[in-house]
Amino acid sequence: MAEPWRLTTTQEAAVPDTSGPERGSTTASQGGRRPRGASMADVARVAGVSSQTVSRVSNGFSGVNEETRERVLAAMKELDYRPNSAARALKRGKFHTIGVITFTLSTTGNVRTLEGIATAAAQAGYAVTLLPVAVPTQDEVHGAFSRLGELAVDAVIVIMEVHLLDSSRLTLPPHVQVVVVDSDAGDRFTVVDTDQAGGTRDAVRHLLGLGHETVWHLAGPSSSFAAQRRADAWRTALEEAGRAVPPLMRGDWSAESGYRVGLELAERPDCKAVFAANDQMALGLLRALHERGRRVPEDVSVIGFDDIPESGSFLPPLTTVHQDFAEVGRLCVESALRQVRRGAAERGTTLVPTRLVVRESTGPA
Amino acid sequence: MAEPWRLTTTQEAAVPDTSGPERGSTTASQGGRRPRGASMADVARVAGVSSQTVSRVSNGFSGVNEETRERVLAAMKELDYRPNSAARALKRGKFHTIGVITFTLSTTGNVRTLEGIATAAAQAGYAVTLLPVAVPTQDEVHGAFSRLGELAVDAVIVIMEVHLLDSSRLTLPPHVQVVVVDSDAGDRFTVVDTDQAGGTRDAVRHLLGLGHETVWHLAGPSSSFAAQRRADAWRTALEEAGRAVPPLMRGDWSAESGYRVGLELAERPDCKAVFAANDQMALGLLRALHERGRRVPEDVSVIGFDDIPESGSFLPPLTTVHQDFAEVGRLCVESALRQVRRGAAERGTTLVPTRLVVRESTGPA
DNA sequence: GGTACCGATGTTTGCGTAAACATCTCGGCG
DNA sequence: CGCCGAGATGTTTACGCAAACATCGGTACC
Repeated sequence: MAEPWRLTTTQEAAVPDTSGPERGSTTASQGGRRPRGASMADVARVAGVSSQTVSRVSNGFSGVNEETRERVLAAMKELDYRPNSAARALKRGKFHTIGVITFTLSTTGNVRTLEGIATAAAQAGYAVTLLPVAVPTQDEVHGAFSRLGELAVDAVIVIMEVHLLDSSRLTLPPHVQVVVVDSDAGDRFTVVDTDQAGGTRDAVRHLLGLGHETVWHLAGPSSSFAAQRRADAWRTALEEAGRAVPPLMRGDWSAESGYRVGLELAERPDCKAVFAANDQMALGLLRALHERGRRVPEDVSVIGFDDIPESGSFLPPLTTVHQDFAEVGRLCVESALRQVRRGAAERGTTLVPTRLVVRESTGPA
Repeated sequence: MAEPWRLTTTQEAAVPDTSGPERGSTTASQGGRRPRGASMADVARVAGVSSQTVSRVSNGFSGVNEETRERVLAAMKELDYRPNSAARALKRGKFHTIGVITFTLSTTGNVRTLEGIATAAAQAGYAVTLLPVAVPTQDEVHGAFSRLGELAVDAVIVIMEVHLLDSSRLTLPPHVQVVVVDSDAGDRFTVVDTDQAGGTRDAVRHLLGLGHETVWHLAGPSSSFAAQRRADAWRTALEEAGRAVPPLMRGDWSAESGYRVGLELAERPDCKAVFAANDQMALGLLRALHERGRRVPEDVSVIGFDDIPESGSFLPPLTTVHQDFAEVGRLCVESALRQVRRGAAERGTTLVPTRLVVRESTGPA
């Protein structure tokens, strides 16, 4: 670390303050005027051109003499000019920002999707604004949507089951485009989601292929569309294979709930294979089975969903269904931006495939 | 769910569509003008008042006749008026938005801090904009800071070690306030952080109190300030207690790295107590110890840091140091907004205390 | 030699809002 | 009875930027 600290603010660093009282011209009116940064007009004055030329340079317009351009660039640098995004947005009618609405950042899926969205948006030169909804009540959600119109966003990506909005009459602000994750509203909006059904089918078939009679399911909360889809697909896969469908067990995504349900499952000698709807619940399940002396995978096979980074370090390492959250995020942004560009909404559902990751928590019957 | 789906866009829902095919004027997509939402002037016209009066109502100003106010409110509702945040920001010189810069959302700490920030910001009526930096290179970080000036933020919260910025000369845009997490730059910025040293001391003392001779440390990457602080505090605590300081083992925060290091530690019969710098690495460590037949806590005691939700479901449930991320986020926002209000930067460090959570992974020597 | 054209630049205008200032209407009071 | 003040409302202006349009000197071409 040779260099000393250099992070400085403009006021301290930039302008040599050549003029004395002349700055007063800018300081026009009365009292302490908010000292904003340099504007295009300031740059234009310094460079000896019109502000329009500054604009052209700022936006990389062709048709500016090379010499002039350099004079402008120099002036910009000297004044540490930064385009005012509010003025830009006002003029252009676009904010270059995408909003994301979600209940919580405590589930892996939401966070990883958000990360994917943020990355994709950044690459497209868009910013991402977070619109958290504290409690998943309709009032809260409704509030978030109402505020939407005042927010500086061109599009919104909703990471949650939209049926929570059902009974409120919402009017979306004009020209805010919508993309939804974790929902079945493909006939009304653009929906991007993981192929829940496909992943579930792979999981169930994997277990059946190992010779298990049937597969139990540790489901997520009924409020989650993803949980519902996985449960449905589990049932379907079993029925298609002509197997008995054990009673559905429900958790709430948390490891703790997986543990509680796991204690029950451990008591059932006929429970030899379990498909947990996410890795956290699988973790709790593993603990319960361990405590009750049921070995995994010798006595019971366990498979999860998500493939969180830690799942390879569970005891034993967890077989699970990998979700490509980055891809989901990327597709969300792509679709949102396409809608913004066209100024028209789209509908339809895009599914991102999953991949089965076989580790050590599943074995032959 | 009695009601059918009602989420509609304004265009579809609001206006009774008096005109016939003439609506085509609005539908003129690329060729026509951008059909923005209703403006204050539109509301004013409908309500039969001046736009200034609309502004007064919109901002909850007193001094508007009750009757007039209601006429205006009715007009707003009829036109589905939403204040234009760009125009507001331009006029007021404030965006009512806080930016958050961070490398990744794949570590618990960053995510939970972000969540705390988002929640606190929402309560204060501020939006949160995410400014992800793909790779933690100085160029990338520098780029993020440069773009900052063009972004619509009043303040920035940086969740990362600022020494990564050292050798680049950064000029922050004027009037963008800064708060830093995970750094020691308290003499230059406002810093909010977990009391790493205190938490570490508690962890080490807990193990020593159980009768262990000394405590090994599975540290995080040297690029992390938090990891550095925890390692330093670990060493100090041991020295203060007059114990031998075992060689430092380094991971990269991941469970996988904890597993790798764990395999080494398992070979050392003198390793009876380990302080892992986060819960994920502790998880990998537990797996390695289990594989090598070393029982926890009978043969080896393990303690983590963070208290992620899953840690209570590890095998065995993990003793760990709880961090109050929500509080860190809250304090960040509070400080950032105070700086924005005053229009002046502050400096100094605020530490948020930790809490030792004793579960089953630690036991007497 | 005139004119059509082109590239480089300047001027005007308006995006939607809200501060500052102007006006207008009362009721009370000397 | 006219003036004052206070509350209610209207008018002007500027925030910073960028389309749209205007200008201006030169160049190619008939």
